[in-house]
Amino acid sequence: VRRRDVVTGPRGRDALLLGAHSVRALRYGKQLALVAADGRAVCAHLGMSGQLLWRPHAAALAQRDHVHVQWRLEGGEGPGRLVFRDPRRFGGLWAFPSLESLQAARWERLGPDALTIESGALQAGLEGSKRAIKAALLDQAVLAGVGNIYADEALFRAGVHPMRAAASLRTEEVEAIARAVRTTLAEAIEAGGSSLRDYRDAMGVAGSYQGRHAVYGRGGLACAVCGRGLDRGIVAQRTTVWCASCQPAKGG
DNA sequence: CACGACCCCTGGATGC
DNA sequence: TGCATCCAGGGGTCGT
Repeated sequence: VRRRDVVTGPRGRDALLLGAHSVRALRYGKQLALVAADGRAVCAHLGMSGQLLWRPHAAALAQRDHVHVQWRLEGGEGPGRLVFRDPRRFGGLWAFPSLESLQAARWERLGPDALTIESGALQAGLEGSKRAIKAALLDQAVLAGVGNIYADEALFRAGVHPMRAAASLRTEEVEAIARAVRTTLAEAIEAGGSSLRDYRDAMGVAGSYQGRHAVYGRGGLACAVCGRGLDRGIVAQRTTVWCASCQPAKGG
């Protein structure tokens, strides 16, 4: 551990899975859990610029390059290091004695997972909410796993304007959003994710879905469906791009 | 209670 | 070339 402040939880020698003989990984929303066979668990969140990288032993990263935590590993992939680096430090690691305590502390208040979201569950999360549908989609307590890129992409695919009030959406529109979230994320994962700058998979490979974004990052450019210039604004303090004709403000 | 504003941090792009 | 400014994938906290 190079930077203690990126790690939350017990400070003991065995807190971060030291000495574990096997580790499995699971995910909920944007968060990862590494769970040792003896029960110890570490939660990881990459934030905006975080990376979890596998480095073969010979190619250890330079000391300074925002590498905050490294695990030396032996076995399956051969000797090497699992590295957590995060220039902006919006991400982090959280250590727990068990998966159950990790889930209770960090996952219990999250909404349903976005990869498998069903319209009924989404509808329930939107009930009575006057805020913009995009703000609701970004709220991890409503839906776990969607961020600024995929909120815009899914709303475009669903044909729903990002500023529509969440509770004002018709059943068919909520169904369309749930479907759009699932298919957009499935396609993005298939493409290895969106690498705008920092994101890499564990082997250091960039994703390619950024090349297929319909609206994110394309404000002012032509809508690929109708040709109209894409609008750009701020919703929930985040840059938001939409097509005013494919995503009508009044709902259609 | 639900929501928006603000803040955390580094670095790349842009403009002067 | 150098400096200032703006912006970025997230989310916790605080005030309204």
